[in-house]
Amino acid sequence: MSNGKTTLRDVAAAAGVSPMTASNALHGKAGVKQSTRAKVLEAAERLNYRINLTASMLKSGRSNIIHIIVNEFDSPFYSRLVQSLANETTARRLTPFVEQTRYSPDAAKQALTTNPFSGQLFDGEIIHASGLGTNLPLAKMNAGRPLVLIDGCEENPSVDTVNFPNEEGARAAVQHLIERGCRRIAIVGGGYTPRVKLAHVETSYGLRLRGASGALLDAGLPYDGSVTFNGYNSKEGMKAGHEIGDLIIASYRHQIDEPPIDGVFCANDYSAFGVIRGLADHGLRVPDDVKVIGIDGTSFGAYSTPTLSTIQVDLDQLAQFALDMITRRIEERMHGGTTVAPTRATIGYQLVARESTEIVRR
Amino acid sequence: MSNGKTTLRDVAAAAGVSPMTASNALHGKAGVKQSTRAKVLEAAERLNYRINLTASMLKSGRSNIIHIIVNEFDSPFYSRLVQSLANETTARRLTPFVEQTRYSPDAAKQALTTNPFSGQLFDGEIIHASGLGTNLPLAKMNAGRPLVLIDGCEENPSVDTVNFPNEEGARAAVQHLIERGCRRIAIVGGGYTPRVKLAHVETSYGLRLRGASGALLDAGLPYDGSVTFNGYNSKEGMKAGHEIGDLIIASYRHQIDEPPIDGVFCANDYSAFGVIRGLADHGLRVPDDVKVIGIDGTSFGAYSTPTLSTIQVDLDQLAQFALDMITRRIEERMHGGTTVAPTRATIGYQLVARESTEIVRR
DNA sequence: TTGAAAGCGCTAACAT
DNA sequence: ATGTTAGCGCTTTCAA
Repeated sequence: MSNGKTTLRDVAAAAGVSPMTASNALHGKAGVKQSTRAKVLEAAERLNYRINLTASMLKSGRSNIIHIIVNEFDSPFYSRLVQSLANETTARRLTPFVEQTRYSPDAAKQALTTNPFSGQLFDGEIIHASGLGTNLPLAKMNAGRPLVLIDGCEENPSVDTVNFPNEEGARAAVQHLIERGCRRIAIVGGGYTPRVKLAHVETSYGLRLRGASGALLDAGLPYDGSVTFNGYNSKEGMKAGHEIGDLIIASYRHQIDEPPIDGVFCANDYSAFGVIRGLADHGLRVPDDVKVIGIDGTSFGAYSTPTLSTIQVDLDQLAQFALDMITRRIEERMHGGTTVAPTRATIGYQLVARESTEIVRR
Repeated sequence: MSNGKTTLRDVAAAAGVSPMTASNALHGKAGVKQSTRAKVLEAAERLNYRINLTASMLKSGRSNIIHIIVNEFDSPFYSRLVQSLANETTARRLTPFVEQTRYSPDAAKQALTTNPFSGQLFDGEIIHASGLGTNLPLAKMNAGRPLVLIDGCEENPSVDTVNFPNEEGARAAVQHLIERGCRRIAIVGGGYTPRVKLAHVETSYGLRLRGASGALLDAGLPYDGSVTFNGYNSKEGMKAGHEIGDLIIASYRHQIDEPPIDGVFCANDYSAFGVIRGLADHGLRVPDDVKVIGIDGTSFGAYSTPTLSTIQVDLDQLAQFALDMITRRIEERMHGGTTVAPTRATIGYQLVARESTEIVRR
């Protein structure tokens, strides 16, 4: 016991066995007599022994730590994502190590490459970060180490990927607005992209735009630069709400019958709250004057005023898929197995209709 | 280079120096010739060398990792807290390792005691977790390892502690309601505790209650079981909102002049959103019918409808204080210095008045 | 069923 | 300014 810390040696000595036997006993390995194991466990307990993981890792090359990389902690969406991933990681007796890139592609790249923890301390990595779109860099960056990409949106993924139901979800959201009677539907998110350019998009917003615009065109409704607005978070969403509000107020003034906008699809919930706020600043009410739907399904939408209709994505399923993939790769790696081609999965979603898209009798 | 991984040996060999010189060169230690350092760095770059942290930790006993323990990731408050702590940790060239206890005191205890990472892998720990109130266990649990407690609320802290302005903030919030004309103020949080029992409370809510009730009594307003409600999150807050709404509606029916409740102080923002939602379910409007104020200052209050008045606490300052304390303890420990008595600090706050407490002309 | 030897990759301490 | 030695605490391998 050097330096006040009990080592395996101490435990072994106290139990009257070799360090190796003590190690095996503590790890519950087969081939240790019951009585011997009992002695060892007792000694460990008595001496308050705790394994030194650095030593264990150094020798075994495994840490059971999964590196989870996201853009930031403090957003309703990411905090929920991290929660799901961390819970599922823990459930599988692995340890989650969460890191944020703060939306810097450099930081994300660094997290995977120059960061000395990566690949040495971590058994695998799960990443959801912006600016990592393209194919080649990723596979190379991780140099064959177990890696799962969240919402990579690649057509031909080079690594295991779990995608959000971007296109399907956005389509369902817009169809819902149409069913609720909307005829002039705005899209708030990353602005306008013509349909032809959406054919092979590989970004989350691009896919959402494809789904949303598809639903509009299928219903014979307009999709062009006049119905798209910028707004990816609450702050920007509020600005979009102001712009939309300006249009509506102007139409009132000119006594135009058809409202210029009567429904809004927001590329995420966070932005939707901002839009509602922005409309409220102009005295416009949701759903009375304009209906609003988001996508993501952050828990907050159930308690806001009005409560928010949204596309709820199944983040627990996402976490399960991601951990299935990563553990499979880790196993594969341990047993030097054959490398299987990258897998892809898309998680489920559910339309949750709440007050913000209710039909209001006038 | 065994197993495809470049080791320090490889770099040293390639640069034509000893491993020790290579190590010193890579770490920028003094006493290495410029030309030698250059050779080493070039070799490391070329061979794509990355230090093996497990080995380094094992030998040096330092990891530069700070363990951050919180109740959960997915709450507006905790995600913001973690963000601040993680940013500040990174800014000091340390690595944050975030863990959630999911509100289980056992998990918190385990994170500090039986978790093998603790004290072996981590240089220090910062914890904000429920169920860790009492003095003795904590100091013991961490067995002298650097530890900082967030919002421990102890009268005589046994470890370094950074507290929230619980009492002062709650007092300011209630005084604000009074200034805005409220005369029947409800407190939504953890229920009722008589004043005498609040004299030596050591919990966050207890202190908030002391501040709030103090402000009420000082103004000659009632503080008793009839003005306190349970509601610590949005869901419970919504229920409290329903209860308060019931009271108000009943008073309308009985044509009572004085409203039974005209202001609500919520023990956190999250709960405040729920209260507003609950009141809305009864057709009651904020601030028109009831004024509401929260405490914490989560960013969301700026975009909600109505925007939420709150006590904004300075989480960046909290992170600074906490890291000052922990790095001081780590240094102290390295240099075997004298153990200084536990420090305590309370962070600042700011009253942010928004729509939810605006005076409405009828 | 148990133990002895060897070494993971690095760095503190001590030479040179 | 550079190199040598030793060993952190554990586990893999092989022998008993």
